Amino acid sequence: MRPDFPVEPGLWHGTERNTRDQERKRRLLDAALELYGTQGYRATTVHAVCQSARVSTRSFYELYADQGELLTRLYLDLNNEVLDAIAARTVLPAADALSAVKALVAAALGPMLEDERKARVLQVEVVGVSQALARERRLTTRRMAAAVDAAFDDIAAAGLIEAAPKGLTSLILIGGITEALVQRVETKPSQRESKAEFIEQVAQVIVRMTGTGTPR
Amino acid sequence: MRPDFPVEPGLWHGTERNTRDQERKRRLLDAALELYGTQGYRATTVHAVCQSARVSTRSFYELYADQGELLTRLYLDLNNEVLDAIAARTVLPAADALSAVKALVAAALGPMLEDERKARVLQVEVVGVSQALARERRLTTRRMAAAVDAAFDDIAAAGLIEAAPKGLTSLILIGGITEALVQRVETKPSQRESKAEFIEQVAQVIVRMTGTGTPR
DNA sequence: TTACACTGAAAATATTGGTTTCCAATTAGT
DNA sequence: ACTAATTGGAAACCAATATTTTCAGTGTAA
Repeated sequence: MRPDFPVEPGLWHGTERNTRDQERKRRLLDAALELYGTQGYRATTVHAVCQSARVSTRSFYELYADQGELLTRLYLDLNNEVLDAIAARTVLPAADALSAVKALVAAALGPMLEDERKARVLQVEVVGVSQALARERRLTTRRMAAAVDAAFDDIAAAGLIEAAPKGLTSLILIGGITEALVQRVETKPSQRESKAEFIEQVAQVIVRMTGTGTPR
Repeated sequence: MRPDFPVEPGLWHGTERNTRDQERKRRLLDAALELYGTQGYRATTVHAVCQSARVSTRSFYELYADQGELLTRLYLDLNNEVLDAIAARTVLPAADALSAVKALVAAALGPMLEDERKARVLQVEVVGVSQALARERRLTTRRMAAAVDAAFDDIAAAGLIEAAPKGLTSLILIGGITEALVQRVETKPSQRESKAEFIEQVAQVIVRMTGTGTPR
C-alpha cells in the first residue's frame, strides 16, 4: 500500500543519519590532512579530496559550503589538539627551568614533530587563503599566546623562573618557534637535527628569553 | 623608396627598447606591490595588474612568464631592501645594548612599518604559493638570519652584549618578529601601539634573549 | 510490494582567469 | 610618402575547477 506521507527512516545500514554524516566528515578531514599536508591546499581539488575520502562530491557539498570551510575546520581541529597538549601538560616537579621548559616545548611541538602534515597545514597552508581564515589565524595565535603565558605563570609560580614573560614575548616566541619548525619541515630529513636536539635548542632560547637575566 | 630589408629602429618615443622594457617592469612592480599588498596575491588577476600599471597583457607576457614570476621578483626586491637596511645600519656608538638593538630593529623593520603593503607581501602573500617560492623563501630567511648574526657580532664586538647569539636563535628571532609584525598589520590601526613603542618592546625581548643573563 | 529516502558515480553546467591573437593607432627610419 | 616596428586594448580561446543535476541501484518502513 502506498503511504501518502513521506517516510523518514533515518536509519541506513544500521546507523543514524547524524552518525553517517559524522563519519563522512571524519573521512573528509583525514583526506584533507593527507592532501593539504603533502601536496598543499592550492594543489588539491574537491574531486581529489572526495575520492581520497570515498565520499561523493554530492555529499561533500551537503556537509561543507566549499573547500575553504573544510580547511578551516581542519585548521581549528589541529589547533585544538595543540592547545590541549599545552594545557594538559602535567606541571611535573621539574628540577630546573630548562627541564620544565623542555617538557612544555615537547608537549606543544609533539603533534607537529610527529606528523609533519599537521605542521604544514597549521603553519603554511592556511596563510593567505582568505580574509576569513586570516582572521581565524589572528585569533588562534592570540589564544596560543595566552596558553603559553599561562604555562609560564605556572613555571614562575614553581619558582623556576623569575617572572613570566608578558607583552609581545609570547607572541614572538610562538612565531619564532613556528618559523624554526617550518624551516625544519622544509629541510630534507637527512640533514635535520634530531627531534630531541631540536627541542633542546628551542628550550634553551626560551629559557634565555624568560630567564633571570635583566636587560641593561 | 621601399626598403627590402627589415628596419630596426629600436627607438620609440626617444627611448631605447631596453629602457622602455625596464620602465614597464617598474610600473608592473609598483602595481603588484599595491594590489598584492592590499587585496592579496590570490585575489589579483593579470588583467588587474596590467590595468593598474597601464601595460597591456600583451606586453606583460613579453616581460614575465606568468604572475608567479612577477610575485617572485617583487619578493626578491623587497627582501633586498630589508637586507640592505640591515647591512647599511651605521654601527653608531651606542651607549648600551638596548639602544644598539633598537637602532638595528628600527632599521630592519623600517620599510615594513612605513609601508604595510611591503610587510604583507613579504610575510603573507608569498606563503604557500608554489614550490619554487617556498624554496626562495627558505633561502631568503637564511640569508636574513646570517645578516642578523653579523649585526650581532658587531654589537658584541663593541662590548655591549656578552656574546652574539647563534644556532636557532636568529631564526627564532626573525620568525618571531615577523609574526609580531603580521599581527600588528592585521590589527586595526586605531588599536595598535605606536611604532616607537613597538620597536621598544621588540628590542627589549631581543636584549633579553641575547643579554648577559645565564640560564640556570 | 510499494513509495520514497539515501547513496555514489558520472554527466552537465557555470565560472573564472589565464593566454594568445588580432586590430587600429602611432612612430621610426629611409 | 611608405614600410615595418611598437604599442595598448579588446576579443577570442582555452583549461581547469567548482557546483549542480541526473541516474541507477539499494535499503527502509508500512
